[in-house]
Amino acid sequence: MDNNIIETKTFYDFLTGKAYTALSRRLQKNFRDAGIEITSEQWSILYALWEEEELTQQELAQRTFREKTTVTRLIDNMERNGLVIRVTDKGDRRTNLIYLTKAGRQLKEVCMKQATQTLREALAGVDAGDIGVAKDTLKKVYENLK
Amino acid sequence: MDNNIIETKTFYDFLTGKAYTALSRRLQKNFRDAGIEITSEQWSILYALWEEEELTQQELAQRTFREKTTVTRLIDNMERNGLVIRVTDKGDRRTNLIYLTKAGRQLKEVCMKQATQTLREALAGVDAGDIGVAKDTLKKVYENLK
DNA sequence: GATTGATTGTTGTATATGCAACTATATATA
DNA sequence: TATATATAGTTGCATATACAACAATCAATC
Repeated sequence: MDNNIIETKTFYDFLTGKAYTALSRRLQKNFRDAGIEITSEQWSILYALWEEEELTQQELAQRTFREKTTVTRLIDNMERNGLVIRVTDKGDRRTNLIYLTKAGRQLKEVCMKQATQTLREALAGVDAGDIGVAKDTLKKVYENLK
Repeated sequence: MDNNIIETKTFYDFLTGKAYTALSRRLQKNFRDAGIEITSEQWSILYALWEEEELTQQELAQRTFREKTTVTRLIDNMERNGLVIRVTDKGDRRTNLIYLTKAGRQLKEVCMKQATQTLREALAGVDAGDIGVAKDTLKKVYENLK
């Protein structure tokens, strides 16, 4: 691999989280401006549940790449805010199945709209082909490190 | 812009922070395995100071794209751990100039080694040209949102 | 069926983050 | 000079994160 490419300032900047911090903050701002009172982290849990409901906390942890303790507390806050509910699995009483509430389910459309808008703002002026390459590279980064 | 490209799952995954979380966690693990007791967030402050010392907290906030309150507490912890010191600017007593301690300065070499190693792990198997495109795209994302 | 080991989730503790409100200091201008 | 405004940093409060230790439950196997 070419050291000169790896060792460029911009990639170290990615390592400091600048791009992701900017994206995450803009997403939360767009949610807030649209009257949606959720954090960008709660969004990632909701996003997983909109794809497939009745997941365990462990499964949510895997799909969002967060620690199970983090998921415990995210679900605590989201349950308190009426977005999801915990239901003990009758077949395996160790596990909680997480369900969306009606309110949580209804957020999907407006949240996805803001998410798409945020990506649009982030990627404004970037060539479509380059977006594809960046997307695949990020996917590979995740696959390499997960 | 092509909606089909923006609205792909992988980019929403980026929006949930999976790639960055994986990268940040691996960086911290590599630091820890190398006996370096700093967080990945403290790394970003150190990285800025290694480039240019005697920055104010405000300047550090800008360069790391963090809130000034976040920088206040990062410096609190780093000062307590003997990595940096605050010195009130004689010319403007509102501002603190942040200096590296000898310990903080000596971390540079070993930290940069781990940072480069982390990028190497993250980008293993990715075409050099694609890395360049991804790098430029992330830079553009940051420029669009900052 | 009892024991052992694995899995799921929670709690304690520490750090990081963001927003709003605040203090202290500097700068502009009336 | 006196007042108003802007800037740098801190603190209060709430949320998110990670690691270690723990409790409850399940599964394997004897």
